[in-house]
Amino acid sequence: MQSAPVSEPQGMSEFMRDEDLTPRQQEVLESALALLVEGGEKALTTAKIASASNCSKESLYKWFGDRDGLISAMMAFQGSKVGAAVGQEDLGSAEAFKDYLERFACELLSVLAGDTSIALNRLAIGQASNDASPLGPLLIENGRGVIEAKAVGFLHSAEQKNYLTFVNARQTYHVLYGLIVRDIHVRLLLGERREFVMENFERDAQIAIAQFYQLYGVEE
Amino acid sequence: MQSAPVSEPQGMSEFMRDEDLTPRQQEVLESALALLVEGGEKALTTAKIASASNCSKESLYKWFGDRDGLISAMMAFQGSKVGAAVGQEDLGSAEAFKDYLERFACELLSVLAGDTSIALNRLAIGQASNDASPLGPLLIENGRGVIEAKAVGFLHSAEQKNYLTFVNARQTYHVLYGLIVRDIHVRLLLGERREFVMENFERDAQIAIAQFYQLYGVEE
DNA sequence: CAAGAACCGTACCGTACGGTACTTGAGGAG
DNA sequence: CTCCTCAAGTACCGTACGGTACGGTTCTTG
Repeated sequence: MQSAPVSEPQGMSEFMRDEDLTPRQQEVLESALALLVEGGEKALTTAKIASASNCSKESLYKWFGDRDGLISAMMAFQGSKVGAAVGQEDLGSAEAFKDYLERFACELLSVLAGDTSIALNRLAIGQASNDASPLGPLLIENGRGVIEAKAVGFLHSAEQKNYLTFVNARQTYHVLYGLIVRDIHVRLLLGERREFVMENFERDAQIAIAQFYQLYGVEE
Repeated sequence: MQSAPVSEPQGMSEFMRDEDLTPRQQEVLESALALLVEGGEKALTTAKIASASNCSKESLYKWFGDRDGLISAMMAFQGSKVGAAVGQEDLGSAEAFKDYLERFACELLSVLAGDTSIALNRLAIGQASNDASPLGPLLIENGRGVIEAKAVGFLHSAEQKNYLTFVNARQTYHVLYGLIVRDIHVRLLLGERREFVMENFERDAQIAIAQFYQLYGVEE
């Protein structure tokens, strides 16, 4: 197994492209994520990470610099997996696009309610009071950002195909987000039981999309 | 100065009505809240609380049992102040009610974006991974709950006066909430700058209410 | 095989925090 | 004045965690 380039091995928590990660390091990040999902930030100690992934603390510090660097690497690593989560859009017809929007809504709720997403958001929010913490921006960019970019893209296309009508794709996406997510995300973050907050996945998504069309749909 | 009833002074973190708090204890909670707003959970150590409020750690433990009890008391204490924040509703006419809805939207955003609210939500979310932590439910009940109860009330009244039309007041409130708040709350919790997330307070509120009427307003 | 690097496991160190005990001083009641 | 209660201030204790150092083992490379 080849190691990471020796040019900047230690300490540099600034940049950490996934390509720089050896399989071994990815294993470590994976088990660290599992640990975080299981027990929250309190369970995310360097000793426990090392023990859970059968690696030495010394290696952790060599690879990731310090604890914050390791957590940042976890965020970036997980974020790299979110990109392809939302399926390919289908703008073939107005009906197909509406169906896709409903699937997008379900997918969005699934992602936000996922164990790993919840755990990482909790971690970043817990640290957000520290101005120097890069976790919040990192999460916004890696999670929210990619989804928003994709959504703005297909909204724009839909508007050009005259499936929808609006002036600002970004603002329109924010309305769509609000109709779909409401206060579900925050309540999940606060610890409310998933089955209590989100009884009825697809139906809520359908209602949200119907309301979205009531606001931005084209007249027949 | 009379002290709290000696019947259950120590350890009992379960219940802590505000009436049981002496002025001195309220001072302590106030400075603890200031400390939390200032530096986040990391700054909320028992030593710092004691020093900031010029009281002894021993008194803290006598009054609040332990650190968690003190934090719970902070939540309840702050929650008791939120109740009267939202002004009295005005259902005198359809126009007056719509104006009130816009003020309600602004008020909701102001509360959610407030320093203390943000700090307490971050604290509760940071602890939410611990199943035994009562902070999440406490915050939901004391903050979100009272606002939701009030809103459901005046939505119901508005529907009976034929200002609006819907079937379920609670679901309708969740839509209203989504249109107003969107992802603003989470982004603030993640540390995004307030002026960046909420450029244009009242205008966004007006748009949200207009869209709400587009969904639930009565036809003229 | 020999030399070297990578890395695991563990022991170790300093610090910071939650919680406790003790001393001092300020009122209040008799 | 004397005793008693309360609380401030400080010193203290145990623990847990971040970070480092070291010995031993495996793997690669020539």
